Amino acid sequence: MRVQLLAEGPLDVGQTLARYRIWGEDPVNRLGGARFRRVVRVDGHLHGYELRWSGPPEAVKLTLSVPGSRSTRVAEAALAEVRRLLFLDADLPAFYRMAKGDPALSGLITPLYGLRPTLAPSPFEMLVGAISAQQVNLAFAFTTRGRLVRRFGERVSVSGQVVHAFPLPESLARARVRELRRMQFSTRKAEYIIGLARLASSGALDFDHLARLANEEVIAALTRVRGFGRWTAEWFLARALGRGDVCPAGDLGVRKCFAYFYNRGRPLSEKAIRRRARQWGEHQNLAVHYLLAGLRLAEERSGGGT
DNA sequence: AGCCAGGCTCTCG
DNA sequence: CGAGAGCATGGC
Repeated sequence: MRVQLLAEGPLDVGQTLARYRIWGEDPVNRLGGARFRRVVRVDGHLHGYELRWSGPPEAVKLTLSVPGSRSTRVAEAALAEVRRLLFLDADLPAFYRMAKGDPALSGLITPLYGLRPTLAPSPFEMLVGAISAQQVNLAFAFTTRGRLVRRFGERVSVSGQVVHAFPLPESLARARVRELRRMQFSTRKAEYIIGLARLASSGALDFDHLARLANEEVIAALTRVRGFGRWTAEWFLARALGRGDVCPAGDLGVRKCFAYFYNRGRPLSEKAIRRRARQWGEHQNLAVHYLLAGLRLAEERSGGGT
């Protein structure tokens, strides 16, 4: 099965998906050679799919293929996942109109033109990734998460390459703390992950319900769960629910961005960050991602950075 | 050796 | 409540 699709508004697929290789190799999101491979689950069956793209950001042509499947439902599921991964619903033109009036964002429109924040395919996947990234550098977070999905995620061959499906909550719910410890998760993170998996598989944590709540209610609900603080909850809003009016102001990377772009390198308080971000209204999520990517560009240019 | 890395929990005032 | 200490884990 093969489907073509067009993006509404500019889209730079390479920059958007770069996230999956900046900090290491991702066994779940395979990026390389101008193609992207992943696995989608439909009625309990796994299907590998492959995405290719061509053309300039204003007129990208996307080609999605699901080798070995003739099912329309499978194609639609893969399509829906790709729409999320590339955040095709984001309103970039509106964001750029706002960004033009901002001293830092205005300079990032051209170099990052078409960049979109990737949305997580599932809330569970996003939260496991977030736990991995709590308080450790992102390269290390990527490594531990990679070990986890290699061990617990099913393997699928997609046009000759092995791709892992992200593990189901039911699978991680049966994991042992000891085993996760051997993957270099801290004891606490191992407990958080297994605890989350149990809540998700039992239905005690209802993601469909969460998705209908207001931002502050989502934060309140998530931070009641052991292992989830405000940082995790705000990134959840941004990267799992795709909420526009969110700024994870406590995030170390975000704080570095605001210091660099708005305060000559000197730290800004979380409160000051939120005050500034609030003026961006529905565009905060996009703005934050542009600042993060913009800072990486600046670090690359100055020769440092990881 | 000691600080850093895209936090969280728990305790106290 | 809000600040602060304590806590894990590995990389450099």
